[in-house]
Amino acid sequence: MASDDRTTKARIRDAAIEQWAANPPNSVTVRDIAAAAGVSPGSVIHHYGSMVELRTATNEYIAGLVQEQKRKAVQTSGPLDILGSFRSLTDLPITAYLARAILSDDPTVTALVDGLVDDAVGYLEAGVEAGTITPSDHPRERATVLVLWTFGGIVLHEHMERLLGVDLTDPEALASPAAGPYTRAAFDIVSRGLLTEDFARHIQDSLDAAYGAEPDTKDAS
Amino acid sequence: MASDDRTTKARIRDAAIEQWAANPPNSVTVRDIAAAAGVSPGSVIHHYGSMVELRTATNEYIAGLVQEQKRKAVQTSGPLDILGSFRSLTDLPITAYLARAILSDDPTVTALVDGLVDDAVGYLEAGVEAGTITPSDHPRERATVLVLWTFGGIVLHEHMERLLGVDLTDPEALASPAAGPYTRAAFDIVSRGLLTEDFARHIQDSLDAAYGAEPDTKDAS
DNA sequence: TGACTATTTGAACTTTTGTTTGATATCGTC
DNA sequence: GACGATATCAAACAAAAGTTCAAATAGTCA
Repeated sequence: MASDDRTTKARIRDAAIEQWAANPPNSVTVRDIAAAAGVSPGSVIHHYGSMVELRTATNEYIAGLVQEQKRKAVQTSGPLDILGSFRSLTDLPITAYLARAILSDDPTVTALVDGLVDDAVGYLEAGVEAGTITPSDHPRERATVLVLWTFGGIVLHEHMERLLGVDLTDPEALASPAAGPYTRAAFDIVSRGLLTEDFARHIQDSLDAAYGAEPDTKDAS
Repeated sequence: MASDDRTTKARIRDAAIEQWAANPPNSVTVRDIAAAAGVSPGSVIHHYGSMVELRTATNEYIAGLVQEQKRKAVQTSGPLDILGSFRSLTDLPITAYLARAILSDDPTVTALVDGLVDDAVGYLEAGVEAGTITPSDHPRERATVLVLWTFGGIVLHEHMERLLGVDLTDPEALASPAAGPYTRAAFDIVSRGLLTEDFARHIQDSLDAAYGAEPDTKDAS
């Protein structure tokens, strides 16, 4: 009964986001979205022109939400909480949507990923200055791998849930005790690392032998 | 001219693997596979019954290859080289195939992932005993996150390549100097970690406060 | 009120895709 | 050398999905 004050176009957009968040990309049809939004298939096309245009529209909308969240929550969270940018301004399943969208080559999406990496570089840099983060010879590369690993874990959230019982896609779950196994393990890796000092030195030597001792990392641009 | 001694059925299977490795899952059609194998669409169905049966056949075949590789290369590589199991027995694009297949919920695939996690648990355990790996209070959880992060990076290989210039899907590239940026960054994270000792202790306290101090990790099965 | 515009619908159209089918060729075996 | 089974193909079929379209409805403003 509570009237829905969203415009039809907005309702279609939200329904599309929910569908694409919950189902594999190519299994979602215009008819599905239309049904979820309570309109006819023709209406979807009328408002967005085509399926791919609807897709880019939702991508841009989500990217905008992430952007907005970033602005509002500057520095609320530490560098380990790279995914904090996705926390709900709305009750749209942003994380689940992105877990699938990140596999497309849509320029909006790649721009969003690039932005996350840039942010991570900044956060880590700030952490180094604050003495909370260890310095690195390859700060950007380290940030990149950190972001893509973390995001990769989200993309594989179904495996993560099967194996650890945590759905990284569900904001509620992440804030609950259920997230413990994941959070503790991630912290384990990211705090002290896995390797003993001796072994780390050994590997370091191997890497230097393989790739050259001290690659020039200053301003690689 | 060089005669192809593979049976037609095998040629179809290999062509299917190559197609599914190189293209998004639902964009690959029977006709594509048939063309790549040099046969008619009808022949594909004749040999495999249906598209989904062909899919499970290729999944099982790849899983078998990985299994075989695991047996042959026991302990050749350290725990950081979890993906070593994929190295070419054949010139089929195993890694690229898995990077897409891991997103399906095919039981063969989930079993393969579970196996990789089990292996990682074992490798890490062995490393701890050998003094190369630091012990953990949550060994299985740590191994799980490590495997899924690493694999996640492969799933996101296109982003990785755009940002670091390495195609984690290409065995040649991984063995070449081009892999340097990724390997060094991954080593960075996995060796000493990111956090300074003070900050790590601080976070540890937060985690204990949030999830309870020392969860019982002995035999959680 | 009355015209003009925008919205919405549901059916129809087109293309794509997996599968079926019947005919033809090929191969192994007696 | 003939026969049965298997392999292969090309064409045809049916279902699904994106899109078009003409008609009906609602809304707006002179």
